[in-house]
Amino acid sequence: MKSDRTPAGDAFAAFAISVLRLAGHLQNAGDALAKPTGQTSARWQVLAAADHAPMSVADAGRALGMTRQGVQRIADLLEKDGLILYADNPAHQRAKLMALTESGKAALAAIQARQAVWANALGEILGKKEIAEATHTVIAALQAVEKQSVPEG
Amino acid sequence: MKSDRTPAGDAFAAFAISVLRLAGHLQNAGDALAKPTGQTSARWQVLAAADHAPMSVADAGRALGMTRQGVQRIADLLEKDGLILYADNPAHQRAKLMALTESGKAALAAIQARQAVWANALGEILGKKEIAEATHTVIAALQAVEKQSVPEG
DNA sequence: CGTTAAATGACAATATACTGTCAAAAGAAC
DNA sequence: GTTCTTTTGACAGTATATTGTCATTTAACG
Repeated sequence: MKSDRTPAGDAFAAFAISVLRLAGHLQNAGDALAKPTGQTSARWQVLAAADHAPMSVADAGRALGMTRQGVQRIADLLEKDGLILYADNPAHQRAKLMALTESGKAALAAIQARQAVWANALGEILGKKEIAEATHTVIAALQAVEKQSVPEG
Repeated sequence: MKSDRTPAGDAFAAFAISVLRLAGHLQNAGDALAKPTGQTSARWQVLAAADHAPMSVADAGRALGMTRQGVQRIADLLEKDGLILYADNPAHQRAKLMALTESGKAALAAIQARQAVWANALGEILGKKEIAEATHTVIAALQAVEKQSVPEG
């Protein structure tokens, strides 16, 4: 059976497929950027969140779109490796605040330096203007997909 | 430490983040589209690949960018549910060809019909022209990321 | 042919992620 | 202040994905 998609629907379907494929490659690239420091994309994300501001595990989960449990698992690994520590939270007895250690800051800086080289090269290739326009559409799609509920079964 | 990114590098970094976020939402939407049929995005992908042309598990893995083991696991589930069957392969004794059963074709058609409604609505909202332009950049990024090796550790 | 290399499916082990549940702690309502 | 709801971290169970290994089969080479 053929699907009865409109031209715009066809265009969006092709767009979605290409976005999913690109995301896979970006994920791999992120892991590769983090790997020399012994980290992964997920650990890098948590490090960056904790560096931006000390926050609880649950806070980071919300900020990163991850489950609390997933962030907790990553954070425990980071603590074991001495990259973060759990600082007392004056506003909450149980919800300790994640904070980067010097070692954690160094690891994050090393990853970010490598990411800068990588992003600069790709930005040069693709062109700032085209990237900005595509980003605009991607964000519009993000908001539309969030709003648009899937047709009921 | 601040990263020393160029304006184009900044633009690409923001682009990458938005693409990753959109991909997460698209993945969820795909699961939601497939769920009423008792399927998932991964099972839908394998069904669609087998519908496009009878192929072995390893072929589907390559086509979908999945590991053969992952596809094998999904395919075994699909066979158990009667959506596909393993047909003899005249060119290879062990590598059976996946083929959709009538039940599998019906499930795929149901998912595709729901996907069409969803894609048409989003295509309408975002506009065919903008989607096409963004897709062009996404594909260019795809090729660039594939070529661009990550800076060595 | 005969030998070697590559591909394939099966299987196991591990890593990762998500869901659900629970008790402790904090906040809200009254 | 007391009660009820929400949040948070911990834990278990399950599902999924990846990696590695193995025997069998196919293809490539001479």
